[in-house]
Amino acid sequence: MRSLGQKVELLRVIAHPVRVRILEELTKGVKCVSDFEELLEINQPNLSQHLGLLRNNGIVDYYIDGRLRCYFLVDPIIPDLLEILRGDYLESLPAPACCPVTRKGKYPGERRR
Amino acid sequence: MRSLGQKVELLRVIAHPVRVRILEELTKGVKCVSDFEELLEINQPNLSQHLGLLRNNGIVDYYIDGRLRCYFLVDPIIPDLLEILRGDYLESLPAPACCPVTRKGKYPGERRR
DNA sequence: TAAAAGTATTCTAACATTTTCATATTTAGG
DNA sequence: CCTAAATATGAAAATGTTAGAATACTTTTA
Repeated sequence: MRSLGQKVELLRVIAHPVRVRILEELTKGVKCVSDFEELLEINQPNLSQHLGLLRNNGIVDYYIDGRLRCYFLVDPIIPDLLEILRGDYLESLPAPACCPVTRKGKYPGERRR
Repeated sequence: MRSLGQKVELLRVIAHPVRVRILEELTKGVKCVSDFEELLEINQPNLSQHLGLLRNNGIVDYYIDGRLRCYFLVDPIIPDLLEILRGDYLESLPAPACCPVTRKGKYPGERRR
C-alpha cells in the first residue's frame, strides 16, 4: 500500500486544474503536447512543466514520435480516482447519534450554527 | 457533479499529511480536538487550523459538547476517496499500442529511456 | 466569580508552488 | 546544412500554503 507520504504526494500532484484536465483527457486516450496546447488555454512552457511534474511522479509517460511526444497514463489509480471525483454524492453522511470515541462529556450537544 | 474547480479544491484540501490522518481517523468515528492532539504530533493552534480548513470546505463538522468540539465527517466522498488511496494498484496501465488520437506521425516510436 | 481547560483566531516568517520569459534541444524538411 | 516545428529546461517574479507564537473566546469547575 502507498505510505501516507505517497498518498499525499499523489493528491498534491493531481490537485491543479490544468493537471486534472490533462489526466481527464488521458483517460480517453493518448495525446501529444500540442493537442493539450489547443485544448487547455495555457502557454507551452507552462504546459510542459505540468507534464513534467506528472512524469516525474510516475503518473504519465510518453512515446516519442518524431518531434512529437505522445503522452499516456501509467498510474492505474488515476482512472479510479477521477471516477470517484465524477460521482454525485448528493447526501451528506449521517451525523453521528452519540459519541462513541471521546466519551468525555454528555455528547451529543447542540449542532453548530 | 462537482465542477473542475470544486474537484481541485477538494483535492487540495485533502492533500496534507495531517489532514489525511484526521480524515482517516474520522472515517472510524467521532473525535474531538484533544484526541487528535494526542494522536498526531502537532501543536493545538496548528491542528485547529487544519480542522478549520476542513470545516470551511464542508468536509467535516462538529457537535459542541461543553468545551469539547466533537468532529465528524460530512462529505460522503471522503471514505470512497480514502479507500481508493488504500488500494494496491500493482500493475501499470498497459501502454497504448498505437496512436488513435494525434495521428500526426509514424507512432509508436521509441519508448522513453 | 476567578481560574483553568479546550479550542479558535490572527499575524507573521518560512517555505513551496505556479507562471512567465528566455533559451536550449531534437527532429523534419527543404 | 539551414531553418522551422515541437517540446523541454532554467531562472526569476508572483502567488499560495504552512507552522509557530501570541492571544482571544467559551465553558466548566472550584
